Amino acid sequence: MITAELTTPFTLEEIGRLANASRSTVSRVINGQSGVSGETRDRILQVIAQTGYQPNAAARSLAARRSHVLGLVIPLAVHFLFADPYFPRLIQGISQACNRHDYTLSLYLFQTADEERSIYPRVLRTGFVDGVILSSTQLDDPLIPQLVENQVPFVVVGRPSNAPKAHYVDVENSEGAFAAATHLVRLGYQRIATITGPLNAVAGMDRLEGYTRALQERGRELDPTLIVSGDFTEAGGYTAMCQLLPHQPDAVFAASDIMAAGALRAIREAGLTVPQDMALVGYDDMNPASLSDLPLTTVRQPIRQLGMQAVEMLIDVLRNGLTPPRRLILPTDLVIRSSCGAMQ
Amino acid sequence: MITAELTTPFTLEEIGRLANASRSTVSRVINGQSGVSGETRDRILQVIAQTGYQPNAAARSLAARRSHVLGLVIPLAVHFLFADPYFPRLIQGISQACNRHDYTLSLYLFQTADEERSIYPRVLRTGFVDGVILSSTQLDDPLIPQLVENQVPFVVVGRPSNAPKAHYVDVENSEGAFAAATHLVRLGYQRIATITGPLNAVAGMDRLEGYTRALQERGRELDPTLIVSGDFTEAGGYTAMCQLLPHQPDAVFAASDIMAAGALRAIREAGLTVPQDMALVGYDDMNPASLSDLPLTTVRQPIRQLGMQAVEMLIDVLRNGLTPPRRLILPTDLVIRSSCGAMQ
DNA sequence: GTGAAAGCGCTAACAG
DNA sequence: CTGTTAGCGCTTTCAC
Repeated sequence: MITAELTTPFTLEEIGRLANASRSTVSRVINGQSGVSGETRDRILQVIAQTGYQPNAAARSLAARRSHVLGLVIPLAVHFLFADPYFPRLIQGISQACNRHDYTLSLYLFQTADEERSIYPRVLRTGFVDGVILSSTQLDDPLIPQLVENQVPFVVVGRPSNAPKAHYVDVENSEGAFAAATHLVRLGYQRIATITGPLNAVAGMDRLEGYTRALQERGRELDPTLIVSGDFTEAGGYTAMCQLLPHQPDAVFAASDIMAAGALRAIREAGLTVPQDMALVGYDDMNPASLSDLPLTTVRQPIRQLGMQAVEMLIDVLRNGLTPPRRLILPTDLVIRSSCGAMQ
Repeated sequence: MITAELTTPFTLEEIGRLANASRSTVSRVINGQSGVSGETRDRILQVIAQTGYQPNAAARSLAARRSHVLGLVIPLAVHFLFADPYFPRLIQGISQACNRHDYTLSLYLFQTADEERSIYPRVLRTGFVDGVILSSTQLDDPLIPQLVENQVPFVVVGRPSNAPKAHYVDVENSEGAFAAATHLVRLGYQRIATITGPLNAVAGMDRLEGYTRALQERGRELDPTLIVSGDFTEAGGYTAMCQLLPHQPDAVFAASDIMAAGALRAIREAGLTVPQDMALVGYDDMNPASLSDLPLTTVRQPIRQLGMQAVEMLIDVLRNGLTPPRRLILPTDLVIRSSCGAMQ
């Protein structure tokens, strides 16, 4: 292995000299362009292999005007959100797809609005990223207009409420909730409650919509006392369930498994048993450890897929232009276990 | 607000022209260097504010030979590891510190050894990152020698077993386990078992060491049948507990809360109750939802702090050079709740 | 205190 | 098919 002086890595020029070719020809080989004779190419590739040469990223970005870096932006990355396994899985999917396509992933977590304001210009205006994946959790995300204004290509994970033309990937939130609630109706439960997600989040709204649609299609009256809003936390699920108990539901659809865990705690404290006294259905199919002794019926979302597809979509946009708007909705699955009482 | 032509952002040169100064002077102002008159500085700052100018990241890196990007490398980022809230918290801490210091974070998750081999040259040799934070989970991590060889400054999260001179941050794994086991001894339990972490991980080894040391210092014989190795998963904790039950322990120290959750499931299936029939202590103080109805005595680790300190340390190395080796061990806390039987 | 000029290492016309 | 050349937008000497 030919080794460069310890402190200075090789440059294109030097590789060229070693391979008896010009800098441009080496560049062509590295970028897989045609128009280089097989012989020359082989010679150059050999030198590259021997030297372990890797082109300088900064110089490359500067000259080519693209960085091969994708940014993942997660606003409001407050602690409790990260207790949920949603983001880890999403990040894994995104990372895997980036690896596959030779993109580097850079991660922007904003915990406060201040942080958001001060960091965002760096994301948008320095040309550091070629494009952005925005995991939007809130309704009317203020970052979307800024991305548009600065002409940064972006894909949203989760349907954005305020940007009809934005590219996005999402799961069938409404359909998943619909399936869950319908399942409870079919099992004969009479007082089916729901603990919703935060209603300032599109996913929260969509899942509530699925629940109400399921009940209405089956001719059930909606009882407002059986609809309590939660916040995707365990504590929120517990509190919500405490509010529901006096109204004597016989089944509960929680819009996330974490909230289902909280609900379960409340149910047990009230001396009731799932599913004998109360059916329970969740949403996410997250870590089974959280409900270690209760096999939870739940709606499974393909979160890693969601992440991978977001990357694929963004790369497509980068290659083929901003129009037309892309959208992709991934299906959800109702996973029936014993907590809904169907297995008895 | 003065606006540049839509497609081309401002350059230093243009800002200079607008502010009646040279490119170099503007550069000095932006980089906070002295030697610019207050008047000129003000004029330039005003133009920058008006234009919303942000320097081009690639050009900057190329000229300055530093990117202001830190890489976070997580090898073996397989699914089950991400079910644990450890990495999300670590990432949050790292991200927060990066935001504070105006560094950009780029994330490298490797799921397979192949991925590792193909992506690593990009991390190391393109000059894309100024330094690397390596979250080493395995004994003798093969990436460490490569980082050394390529002269990439790096900090390891978790004590590296094969690099005595490496900079690292860690928690008092052994001391935490020692405190947990000692607590069980003091409470009078006679047959104290442990479910260890993976013994090819430094943290797993260290926690086992703390357990054995605690028992030995209190004059207890070590019973090999009461030591079963797990893998930091719920399923692993369950299996390990099933192996322990025939040997009738009266207390169990699980080297992670996730494994404690699995152990709890096994204990309950055997018709036993915690803490009446069996004391249980965990490690991590992770998401309480996982053991929703059992307040778990556990060892709390300051994981976010760990991440933040890793960044601080790396920036220190970047600024002040590779020597001397830095190391920082953060304390752990024994959090006593009811699962150990101390509250009765 | 300020400006001119020389790169940083690469890509991408443009010649040949 | 190959090489020459002109930048990409910034930092950093070096003069003044």
